[in-house]
Amino acid sequence: MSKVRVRIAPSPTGSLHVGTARTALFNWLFARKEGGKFLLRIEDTDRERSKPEFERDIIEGLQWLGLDWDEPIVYQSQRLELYRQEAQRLLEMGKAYPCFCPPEELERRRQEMLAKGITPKYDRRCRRLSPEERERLMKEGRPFVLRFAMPLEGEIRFRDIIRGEIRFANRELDDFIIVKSDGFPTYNFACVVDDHAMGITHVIRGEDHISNTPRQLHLYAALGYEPPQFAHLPLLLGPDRSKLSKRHGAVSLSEYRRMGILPEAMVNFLALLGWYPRDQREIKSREELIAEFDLREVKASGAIFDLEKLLWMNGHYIRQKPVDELAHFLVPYFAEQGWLHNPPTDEEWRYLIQVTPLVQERMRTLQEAVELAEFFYREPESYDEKARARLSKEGVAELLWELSNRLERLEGFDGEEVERTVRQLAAERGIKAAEVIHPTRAALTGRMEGPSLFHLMAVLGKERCVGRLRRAVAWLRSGAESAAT
RNA sequence: GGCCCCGUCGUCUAGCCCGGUCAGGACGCUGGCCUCUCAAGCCAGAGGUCGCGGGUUCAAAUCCCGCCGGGGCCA
Repeated sequence: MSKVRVRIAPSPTGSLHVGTARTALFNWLFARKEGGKFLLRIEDTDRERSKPEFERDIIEGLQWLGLDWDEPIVYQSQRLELYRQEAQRLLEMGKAYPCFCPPEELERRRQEMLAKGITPKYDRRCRRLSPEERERLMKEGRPFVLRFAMPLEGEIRFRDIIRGEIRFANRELDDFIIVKSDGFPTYNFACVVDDHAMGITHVIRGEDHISNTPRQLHLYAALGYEPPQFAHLPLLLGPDRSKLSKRHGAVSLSEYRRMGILPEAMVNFLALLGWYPRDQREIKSREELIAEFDLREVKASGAIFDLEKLLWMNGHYIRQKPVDELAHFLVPYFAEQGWLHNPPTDEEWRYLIQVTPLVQERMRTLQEAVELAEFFYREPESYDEKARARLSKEGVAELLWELSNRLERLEGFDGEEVERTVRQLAAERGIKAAEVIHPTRAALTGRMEGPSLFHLMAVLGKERCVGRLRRAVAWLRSGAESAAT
């Protein structure tokens, strides 16, 4: 029985793209579903562009999503000898040949073909070199690349798990380079050698690789490898339906992580980009996703990355969180504002655990909690437009002044007691409770919307409430009423 | 330009293989309920010539042909 082995093979030339994360997720889901292995290979053969910080970002991103790999990470930069051997084999079999054409010369010929209106392709002139000429040029020490000797006729076809049969005429494929002049393998070549060496059974990757597949298939055949199965995932698109890229906004997984997207929300959301559960229930745990995922059900058309839906889903998972767990997640965000230490002191933690439930049902990202909770940590520096308008109404200053006095005299300061005080004041004045509640909220938070007033007052405590009310009164009496209207 | 892939509400999609439920669900949007506001939650609603044209058929989103549009890769 052949056990499934899949892999994700990112290049550390940039931070982990959400598209790559989605590809990783589908590979991982498939492996877990089939009881196979999920592997990680770092394609770091591009010396200049590969950076350790990108590698770290990729590894951390995958770990954050919970996409664990089953064997040690494979680094292409450590397998140069293997590529060299396999290239040598192809050379000896006559399935690859050295090409001495200088890059400038190639470019010149390309321009020429372009000018003539023909598809630019390598003219294979070095393929026709006699053994003696090759020998001579080698001896001269002329730099060369290794090219694959593509069959001149026929066609290559393969069965894509998602798209069905795909075929390419060999004459459309040219003698692509497999080893660069510096001795480094090209993407297609290293990829095939590694996938074979790693025993990869299913190559699940982005649709943008479809045109690489016929070349790779020829390589498999030439090297005598058994080819894997292929599944080309639909691309992740921006709002304009072009491939999702930087100009569309955030594309790095780490950016979403920083704005406070939860990993379970990201996993759930990403899983729904190109695949859909049979029962049409979209909220799925990791275990459910594994159990229900089926590669054959993946759609073939591209999917726009809809941030609004991600935010909704994230909000859903946030509301699902136990308060103390969510509070833990908020610590770094609040610490960044200087509101508490990281880790928080006991007192800070007790306060945080009271604040958290009051922002929980309103936040869609962890970052949003900062704005929502600000008034719990800082006295509002100003009142927003609506709050100012509400405060400036007739009699508000006197009303708030009276409320502050009554609150000050309170023994305790829990939600019920505060509520009783507010409602009683309203009753005595013959006005609706809302007539007291709204300006009070404005004075305490600087806004007209937010958590239940009595709850937030209980959390703020007597001192802060009384102080803020009185400062609002002072502000009103100093002539703000006329200034505001 | 060449090759390849794709095309169902604004978006993610179910249905297409095995023609025949008012083309279903979700996000978003609108309204209502709840209510001290916002949010959440619950309920309701609007939104789709199934890319277009033709053919097959009693019947086509679904099968066949052509076209158009979008995208990807190579340049």
